[in-house]
Amino acid sequence: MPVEIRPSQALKLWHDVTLDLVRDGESDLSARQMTILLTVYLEPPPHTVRGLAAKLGVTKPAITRALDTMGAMGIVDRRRDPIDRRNVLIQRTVDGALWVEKLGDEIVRRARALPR
Amino acid sequence: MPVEIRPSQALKLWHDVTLDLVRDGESDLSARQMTILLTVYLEPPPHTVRGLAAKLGVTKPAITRALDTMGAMGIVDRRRDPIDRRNVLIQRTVDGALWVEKLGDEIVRRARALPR
DNA sequence: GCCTACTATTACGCATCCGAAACGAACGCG
DNA sequence: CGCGTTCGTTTCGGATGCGTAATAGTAGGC
Repeated sequence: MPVEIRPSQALKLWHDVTLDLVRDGESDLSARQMTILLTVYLEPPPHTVRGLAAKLGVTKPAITRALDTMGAMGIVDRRRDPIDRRNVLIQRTVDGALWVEKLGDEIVRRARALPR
Repeated sequence: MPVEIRPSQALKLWHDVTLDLVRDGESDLSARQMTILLTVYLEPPPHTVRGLAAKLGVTKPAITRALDTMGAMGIVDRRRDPIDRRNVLIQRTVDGALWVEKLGDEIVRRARALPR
């Protein structure tokens, strides 16, 4: 059974979770970074710069910069593809997995607290 | 009855909707701007710069700048409080209401399409 | 009428991100 | 081998956002 939710509930959910992210302050991920992070952790590997750029509809340098930032945060890692050394494979990290898991729990918590 | 959703579904929902926002490109709202917009459209007025700054845990200039940007986009409006002219009341606009409504429908659509 | 308190905004210096273009490294086909 | 192609990164100039601090306008007690 799919998840049933009304528009007013959906908007409140979005508001509540986004507010949590803003107030925490530590995260400070842009929409692009958020999409990249969730793609890497939800979809099966391998993930490349080119593939992410095509999926998000942005330029490759934008992906490179996002990976720079998130790499410095320790939530993703990069590794050269040993088979085709032109490629860079984006890897998951323990800290990243924890961050994503926390986000998932937060959304669930906020969804449960929604008014009927 | 509250909205029941599992963490894996919640994360996929977040990924799908955020990806839509990134791909559309027009929106390009930061987390702060998103929170401000949803607050203005979901919670009862009046909304002031000071109130929003306190709620989000950021400085007042950050709110002013966000309102500048969103005002230029036509999704919020500002008006001096006629009673206490120090205050600025943030107002909703037709375009903003349409934008928020579209987001709500989009979340609902994506939630319905989630795997069980 | 002052003078303090309070509101929002602007000024400033700094950091970050953007897309386009140029670049270096690696592949692969002839 | 060469040489065109592909991939990711770097460079560039410009745009945008940040927090601190200073500023302009308003309210309200005294």
